[in-house]
Amino acid sequence: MTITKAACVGRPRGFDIDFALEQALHVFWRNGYEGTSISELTEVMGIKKPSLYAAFGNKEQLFLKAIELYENRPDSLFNTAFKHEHIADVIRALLVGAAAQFTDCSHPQGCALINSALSCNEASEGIKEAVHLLQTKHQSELIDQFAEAKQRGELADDCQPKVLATLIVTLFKGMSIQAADGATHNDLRNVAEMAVTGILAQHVKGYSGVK
Amino acid sequence: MTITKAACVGRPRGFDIDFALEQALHVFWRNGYEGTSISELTEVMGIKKPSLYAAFGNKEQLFLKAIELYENRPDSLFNTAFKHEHIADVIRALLVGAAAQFTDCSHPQGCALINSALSCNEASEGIKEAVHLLQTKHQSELIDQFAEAKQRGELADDCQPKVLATLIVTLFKGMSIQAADGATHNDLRNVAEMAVTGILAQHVKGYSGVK
DNA sequence: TTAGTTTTGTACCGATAGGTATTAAATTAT
DNA sequence: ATAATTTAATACCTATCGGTACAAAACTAA
Repeated sequence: MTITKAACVGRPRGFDIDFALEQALHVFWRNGYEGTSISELTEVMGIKKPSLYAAFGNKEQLFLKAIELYENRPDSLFNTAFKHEHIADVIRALLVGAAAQFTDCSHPQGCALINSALSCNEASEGIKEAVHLLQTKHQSELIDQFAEAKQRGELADDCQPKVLATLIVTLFKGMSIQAADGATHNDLRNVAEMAVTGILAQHVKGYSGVK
Repeated sequence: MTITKAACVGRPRGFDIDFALEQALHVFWRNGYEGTSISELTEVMGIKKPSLYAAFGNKEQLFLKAIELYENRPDSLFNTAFKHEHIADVIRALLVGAAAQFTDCSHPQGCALINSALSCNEASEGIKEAVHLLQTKHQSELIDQFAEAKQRGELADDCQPKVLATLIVTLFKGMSIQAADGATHNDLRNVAEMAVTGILAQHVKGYSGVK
């Protein structure tokens, strides 16, 4: 019957651990893993260093928990885009959605998963690997989507799902950097629309003659 | 008549300053500006710290000189690609050339200008601005190329040079990250070819019916 | 009230960051 | 030879990095 929080004995924690984790995510999102110091984390989380280490372990574990929080957002780009039936709508939702989400000013610019792992020297190899694993998982999901669409007859016969997925990922990474670098929603949406038009015309059956 | 090196009085420098600068460029290229420490620089340059500071000023000035060296390479992507007459060949040379150059194993992977500025917190804002200035210059060169091609009648009437240039830059940045992240030449070439095909079909007159 | 447990804040740890003071060594000019 | 000048190497500077020891404080269980 102890489904909710245990931990009743001892001094109660003086801060909201979920809120603190979200604040930490925002810092990593903005400055990257290496670019974020424990001091900046404690400052924005509103706690002192020993509290941070007691609650989250160390910097690496805190980062992984923050990224886990990011990945499990309900409005995740992949989750929403994959709800469309036709692959053309999926592709459009992915790229146009990325343009919108990467420049949403209610949080740092760009994709947290992409941007936070950019500044990782060999000292934090574990972080790099963990992020790379998640990115590979996402790329696999894209490949699966395109392979299934091809079987459904929605994609051209000469379309290579893996290459198309890599192209999308490449655009994601480029757009994420551009966003972090100050690009506006307009900038990225124009790029996304242009890319979508080209991809659909080239690979999606029934779109090549639209123009 | 002293066109060549002055500096004859005093103890002669014990290392090749051009070679040392090239070594420094490679470290920044691989690890980024913030990810590179003076210790790593002196080690790979084969000199001690005071020699580095005497010859190059400080870390920031050393970085700027290294980037200047990178920008002035004779085999620069832009310089070679812009030699083509038709815009279709320029676009193909840019993207396919980037795929090749970003994965050339005779130097660190990716684009030095893009990758080295990824890890720049607010402490090194000057570096970020300097790199951003160079990137803006390159983007302007792209826009000019496309605008001229449009005037020559090589591009579709509804093609927006600025958006197309931003799309190319977005692909560059994405490919640069992918390369630094371990993508192979094959991976990036496939992506580049697919992007080129889509762009040419969409914007270059005389290509839309090829497929 | 007391014992046990957990969190809190201060103060500290060794390592490394970028950068420099200082002196010895190597050269040219006189 | 000697003075002037420049580079070289050692050793050091302050600041910050990630991380922790320790004791006071705040709670529950007995």
